[in-house]
Amino acid sequence: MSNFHDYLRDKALVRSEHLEQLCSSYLSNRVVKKGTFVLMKGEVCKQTFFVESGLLRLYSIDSKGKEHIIQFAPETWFVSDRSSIYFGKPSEYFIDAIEDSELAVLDNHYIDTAISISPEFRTYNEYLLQNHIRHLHNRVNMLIGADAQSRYLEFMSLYPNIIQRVPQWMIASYLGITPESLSRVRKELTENKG
Amino acid sequence: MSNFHDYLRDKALVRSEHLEQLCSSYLSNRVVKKGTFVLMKGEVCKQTFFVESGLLRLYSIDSKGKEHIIQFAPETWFVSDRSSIYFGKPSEYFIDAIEDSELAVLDNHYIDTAISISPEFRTYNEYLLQNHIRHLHNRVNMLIGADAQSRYLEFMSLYPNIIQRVPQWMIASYLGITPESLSRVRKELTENKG
DNA sequence: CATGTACATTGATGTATGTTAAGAAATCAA
DNA sequence: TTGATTTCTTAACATACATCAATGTACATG
Repeated sequence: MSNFHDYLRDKALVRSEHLEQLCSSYLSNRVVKKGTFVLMKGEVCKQTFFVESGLLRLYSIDSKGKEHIIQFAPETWFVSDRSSIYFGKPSEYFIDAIEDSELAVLDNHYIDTAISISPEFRTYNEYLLQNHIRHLHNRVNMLIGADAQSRYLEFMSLYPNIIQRVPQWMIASYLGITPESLSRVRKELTENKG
Repeated sequence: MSNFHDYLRDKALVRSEHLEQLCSSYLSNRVVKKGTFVLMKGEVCKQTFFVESGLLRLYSIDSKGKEHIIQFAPETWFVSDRSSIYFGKPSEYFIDAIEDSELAVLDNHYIDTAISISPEFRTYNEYLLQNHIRHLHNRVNMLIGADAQSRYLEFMSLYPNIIQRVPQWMIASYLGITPESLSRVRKELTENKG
């Protein structure tokens, strides 16, 4: 359980006086049960979610009805559809809760004012953007080149904590393979190790 | 041939008086022959390249020695390794010229001062970032779900002009398939159309 | 012009991954 | 506890794509 304000203070180094100014109506809290959608395809995304506790996922559904998980968002992660927010276009994605979760909900206006009030917030926001890009680059690089096994190994080393919290078929979906294939990969790995 | 300053004025709406201030030593021009590298793996990327004419590519080489093209950059496009620039880490990527090209070379310092001098530049830079993210999202979505043929069709509709300028094996590399597969996909498409 | 180099095509064959289907194991609800 | 879902595993089979190899084609360069 990670309080949003504490996080901004400790990680983003936002000063207390600024935080107090930021207690606006554009910031709210929300408790959601597992399975709750906070964004659906076709909606224009107007909020960014900070996960205080629990776990969300961002995913798309293709023409054949298959889910493709783009991102997991555990505690202290932000999740939203930046493109939809920025360009004001209907989202291609869904965001829902994989676990019961507590969220801080940031309206766009909140972020704008926070940026103008706090230089530290601005810096941190920039960091998040750049980090997002770095992450997506890695993702592209992995999807374009690596086979099932290396994808799984990379995922394990990057997100060891997530593995234990989500069903395997979701990890498979994130990796761009079928649950059956993932099962085989895992079998191979244990055989060659034990 | 698209002059960098003209581009900033017309597209980014940067005011002339600001542009004049920006004629600093942190901005230079460079003419490169086909095949010239402007970034190599292991280097820390310190520059952003604006393509005035010609065509660059950004790509990685995997453990088996295979190239994977991440991005093409034709006229009026920017290309760099943002993560390397921002985090100051050695790049995983190469950038080289596919055609003889004319570049505007922006040092990081240039961008910083431009942002502080010109609000329009700041806005445009933000737009470029967001656009980059949108582009990468599409890319992930495509790589994770679509088969060879749909990837090719999507590429054609997004970048019809690039298709005619680069060898097919590079397009295959961008799509994450082999040149042979791409050739077969193209054959199928012409057979089913004609 | 001749010759080489890069690129594209095509076919034969191999392989990783998908598909389908069934049953085992785990989780959840009553 | 019991039954009902959901998830995971396993196997047989299908398939898209990769690999390997040969040939064809274009365009460079001497």
